[in-house]
Amino acid sequence: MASITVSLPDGSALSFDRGVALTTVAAAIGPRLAQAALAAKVDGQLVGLDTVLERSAAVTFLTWRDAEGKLVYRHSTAHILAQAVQRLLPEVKVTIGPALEDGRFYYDFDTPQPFTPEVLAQIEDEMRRIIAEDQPIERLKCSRDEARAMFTELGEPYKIELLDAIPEGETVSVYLNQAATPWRDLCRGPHVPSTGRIGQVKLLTSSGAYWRGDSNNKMLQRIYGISFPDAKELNEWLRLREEAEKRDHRKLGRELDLFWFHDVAPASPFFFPAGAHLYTKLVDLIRAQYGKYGYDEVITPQVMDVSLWQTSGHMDNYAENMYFVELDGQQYAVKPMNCPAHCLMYGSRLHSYRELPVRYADFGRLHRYEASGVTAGLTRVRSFCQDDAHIFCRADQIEAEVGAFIDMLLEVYQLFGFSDVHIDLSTRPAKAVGTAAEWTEAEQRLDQALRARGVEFTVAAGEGAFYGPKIDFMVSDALHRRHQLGTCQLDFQLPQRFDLAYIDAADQRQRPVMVHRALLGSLERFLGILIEHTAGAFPLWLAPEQVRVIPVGERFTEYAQSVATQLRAAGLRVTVDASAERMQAKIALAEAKKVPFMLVCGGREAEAGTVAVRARGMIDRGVVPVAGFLAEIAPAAQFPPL
RNA sequence: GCCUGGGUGGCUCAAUGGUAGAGCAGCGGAUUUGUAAUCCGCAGGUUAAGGGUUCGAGUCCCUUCCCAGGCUCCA
Repeated sequence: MASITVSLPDGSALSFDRGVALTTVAAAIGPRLAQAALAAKVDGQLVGLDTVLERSAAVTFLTWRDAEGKLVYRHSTAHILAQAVQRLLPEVKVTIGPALEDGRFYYDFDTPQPFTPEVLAQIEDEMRRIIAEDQPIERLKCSRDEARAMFTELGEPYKIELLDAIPEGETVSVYLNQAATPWRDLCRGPHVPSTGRIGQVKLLTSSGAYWRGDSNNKMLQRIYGISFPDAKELNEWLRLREEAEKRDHRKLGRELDLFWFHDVAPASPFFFPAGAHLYTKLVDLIRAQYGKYGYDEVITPQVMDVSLWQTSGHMDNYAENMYFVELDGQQYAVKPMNCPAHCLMYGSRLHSYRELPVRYADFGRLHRYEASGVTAGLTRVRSFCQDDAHIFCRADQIEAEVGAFIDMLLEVYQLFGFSDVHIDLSTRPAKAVGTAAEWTEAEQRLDQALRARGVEFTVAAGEGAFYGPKIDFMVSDALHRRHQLGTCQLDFQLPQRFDLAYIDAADQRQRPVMVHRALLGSLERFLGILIEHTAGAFPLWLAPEQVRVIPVGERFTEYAQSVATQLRAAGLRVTVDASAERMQAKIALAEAKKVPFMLVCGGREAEAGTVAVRARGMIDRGVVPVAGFLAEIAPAAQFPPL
């Protein structure tokens, strides 16, 4: 028999007979690998371990340590879920069930009865049984039509629909879980070699989900789950989830008296003083950056005639998200965006090429009617404010403008401890306005701006808006969840619609390019993310209450007040807890409210003119003179912090 | 918008179809305390809203509102 060479990631190579199975290769490398391997990559292609090698190839075995290994593992768990459901409820139809990037997996079922928590528990038990049976998972290759016949017999209409989308004559794969009553599923795979490879499973939630995500289609029932090789990892995952629940900004918003919701204005927050403080501080922070980066703030009307929105195109494309009012027989719209007003202002007079770029910043409140089912806390609201600005510039200024924006943005992100910034450059989609030459030039300039900053980014081909290419900025929070914050979008369309112009050096009328950009995005949403990122323990410069002075008894309130007066004179936000509570209770309360510093004052301090400093989180900073405390915290309290 | 599950004092939760309750927060009084919660008392409700069934509804039925988790990271 002819031999083939298998080259491994470490550079070594092994020789085998042609037709060797990957399981044999793994075993030859080592028994531990054979046990840990879940799937493999052969010349870069993801395959199952039952694959046989017909020629020399580069092979990488995937284990639980590999991201792709985890995906295969979870995908196989999803199959076990479907098998369990059909064992218990044979009338239920299967559809699809992938593994998710966030670690979970799901499977969508067509069932007349939704899954209750009790049924979920039964399904979970059944899954454990299937795992205990350690059923071999086999891959069967067959023609599309053979598969079609098989799933017609099994009575699985969704699988048939999927098969019908596959070109005739193609080979498809069916996975077979070998048991007393075998179970099959149409699937691209790959899968782990047997059900026994799965360790711990936990079903999380069930909910409705449309077939193919389209609300015109039938509503299916989705079950979400998670799986891990061992209980320790599962518990750690569940613990992180609990931690996320504790940090939920809606919960902390209540506990810290930041904001509130009322039925009179669904999905529209009311900010209490502490929350309003955070909000205005964010605005002031961005304003300070605008001062450094040459932006000019403008103020525009809240309600404008629909003719404006006809010009901008919003009436055609965005009307279902807008609020309207009719007065004196005239229709007006509440602004959902600032850009049309800025275009109007730019167009109010002729501009010379010398005065570009024009940078209009606007903290106006925006109103968008979001569908009732998609609103959530501060993260998706109907009334909000963006750190929005529009830059009108010449094409040759794009690179410098975008570059400066990236600098400004990264400074702000770093300030909040968002160091892991993921950047996407989205390019021309199929449907687009503007010429190919304009697009190519704009994309190159965005690319250049990013490269000049030395930041890493990925290109999302074809993901740009129809009116121009864009750069999106994502950050990871303290719980490793990714959020999109900033955006920088070029727009070829609005300048055209508003017939904007500037006069170039040759006295010719030219069309400016417009850039929409925001660092934090919606202030409401950013605040929600920041609350969860910090667990409500805001940095000193931002905290609504920076210092709480705690007299140990009534006799010392006067001294406590004098300390507070000194600190306030230095610009700090200070309160005195003069209540009749015991000092321990005052400490507990201040901790619960996440006040950065507690200054305990008793007889010893009053006599020496000192304070006993306790930092948030049970950190004893010792006894210092008031002036010493002020000097110590001054850098962290400084505003603006950049 | 659609699916599922919810909605009981400010908050967290009790209450077989049979008198709406507790803890915390609030207010009043006592206590004046040395680093995570002192004691006593008081007040607080048209059980989201409206309708229906019933001798009787927080509880069962209908409608509306609001909230939560979801709604193609593809066989």
